[in-house]
Amino acid sequence: MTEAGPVARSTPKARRTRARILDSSLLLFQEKGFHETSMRDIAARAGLSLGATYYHFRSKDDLVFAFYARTQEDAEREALATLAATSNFEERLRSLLAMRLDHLAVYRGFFSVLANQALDFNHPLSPFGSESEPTRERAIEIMRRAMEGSDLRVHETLRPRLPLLLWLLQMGLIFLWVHDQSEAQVRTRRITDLCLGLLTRLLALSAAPIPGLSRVVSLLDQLIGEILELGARSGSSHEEPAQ
Amino acid sequence: MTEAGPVARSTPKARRTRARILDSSLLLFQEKGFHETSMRDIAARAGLSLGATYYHFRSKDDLVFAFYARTQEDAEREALATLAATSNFEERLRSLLAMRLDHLAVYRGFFSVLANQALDFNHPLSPFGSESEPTRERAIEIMRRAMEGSDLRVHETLRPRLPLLLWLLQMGLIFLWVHDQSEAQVRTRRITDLCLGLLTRLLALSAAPIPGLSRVVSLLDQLIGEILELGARSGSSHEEPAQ
DNA sequence: GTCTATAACCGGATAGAC
DNA sequence: GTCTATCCGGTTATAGAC
Repeated sequence: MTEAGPVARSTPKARRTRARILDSSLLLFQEKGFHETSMRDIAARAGLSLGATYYHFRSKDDLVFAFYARTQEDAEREALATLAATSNFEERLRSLLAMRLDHLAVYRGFFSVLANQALDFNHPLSPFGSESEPTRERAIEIMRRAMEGSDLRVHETLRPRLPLLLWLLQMGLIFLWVHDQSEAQVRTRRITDLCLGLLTRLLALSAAPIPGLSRVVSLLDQLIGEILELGARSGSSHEEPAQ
Repeated sequence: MTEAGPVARSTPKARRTRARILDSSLLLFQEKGFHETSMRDIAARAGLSLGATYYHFRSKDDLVFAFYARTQEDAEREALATLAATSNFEERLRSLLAMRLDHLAVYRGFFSVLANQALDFNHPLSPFGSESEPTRERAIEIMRRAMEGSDLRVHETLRPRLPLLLWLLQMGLIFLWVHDQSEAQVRTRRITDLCLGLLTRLLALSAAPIPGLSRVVSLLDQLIGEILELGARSGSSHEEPAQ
C-alpha cells in the first residue's frame, strides 16, 4: 500500500494548502455532517478546484485520517500531564478517559461516521487496521504509563495484556459516546464511572485467592491471545513470534 | 421511518420477482464480492431494469437486510431441534453457535460488508438498529429457550439480562469469524470454546458466595442497563417504563 | 517537479411516463 | 410493475500553468 497521508511531498506551500483544505472540511463536517458534505463543497470552501483537492487528499476518508492524527498528537501532550497528578490508578484512568472525550467533543457529530468503519480492519481508516498502527501504539503506550507507578493491583498473568485492553475500553467508550443520545452525553459519563468501578474491583478480585479463579484467568488470557491473532494467516495457536 | 422490507405489498407476482432479485444478488455477491457488484449488474442478472429493481429493494443494503432475515428463519427451525438434544447449558449454546456459523458459511466472503455497517445503530441494515427489531427479538428468544429448562446456574440479578447478552456474544463471534484469516476459521472455533468455558465458569462464580461479589454483580447489572438505554433521548437513569 | 483546472467516468438512487 | 432518462457525488484522467 502506498503512502496514506500527503500525496505531495511537503513543500511549504503544499503544507499550507493541505491545512486549509483540512480546516474547511472539518468545518463543513461539523456544520452539515460527513455524508452531507461533498468533496465539491470542501473544494469550494477552501477556494480550490475539485482536482486540486484530490491532489492533496487522495480520498474523502483520507481527510478523516488526517484529522485523527492531528487530535492524537494534542491528546498525548495533555495525557502525560494528567498522570503526574495522582498515583491512584482509577483516578488516572478516569482523567484520561474524560480528557479524551472533552477533546473530541467538538467533533462528536461527524465522528459517528468514523465509528462505522472503525471495525473494518482492512479499511485504512480503522483505528485497528495496520495503517493506524503508529498512532495506535502511541495511544497504548499512554495506558502503559498510567499503570506504571500506580497503585494498581491485578493478577500477574493479566498485567501485560492490560495496556491494550485499557485502550480497547477507551475505544469502546468513545464508540458509546458517539451514539449517546442523552443530554450532554451524561449517560456516557455514568457508564464510564460504572466501568471504572467494575474494572478496579474485577482486577482486584483477579488477584484474590478464590477457588477456580486461576482457571478463569488462564482461560481469559488464552482468549485474548487468540483474538489478537485473528488476523494472522495460519491456524495453529503456537507459532514462532514472527515479526 | 417507512417500511424496511418490501416496497411493494406482497402481490404474488411481486414476491416472485423479489425472490429472483435477491437470488441474483446473492450469487453475484458470492462471485464478485459486494462492492464489486453494482445494482446494474444485479438488475441485468435478474432480467430487470435498474428502476424495477429499486422498486423492489429500496437500496443495495436492503438486499443484505433481506438476506439476513431469510437466514434467520432457517436458523430458527434448526435451533429448536438442537435444544431438545440436551439440557446441559454449555452444550446447548455450543451447538447453537456452531450451527449459526455453519449456516452462514457460504456467505462469509461478503458478510464482512455487513459487519462494517452493523455498528451504525441508525443504519437500517444494522442488527442493532430499530429496523431489525423483529428479527433480533426472535434471535434473542432462541437464547431464552436455551436457558429455559437447562442446568444453568447464575446469579439471579443477571438472569434476565442473559438472553440479550448471549445474543451479543453470538454477534461478536460472527464478527470475529468474518475477520478470521486462519484456515477454515479454526481460530474462531477455538475462541468459541474458550468463551464457553469462561462464560459458564463466570456465571457459576457469579452465584457463589464471594465477598465483594454482590457489588460487582450490581455494578455489572447497572452498566448493562445504562448501555441499553444509550439510544434513548433523555438523560436520567430512572424513567417510567415507556413503551 | 509542483500545483490547478476541466471534463469525464462510474455507480447508487430517483422521477415520471407507460 | 416496469421502463428510460436523469441526478448526484466520489473518484480519475488529462492537460497544462507556474
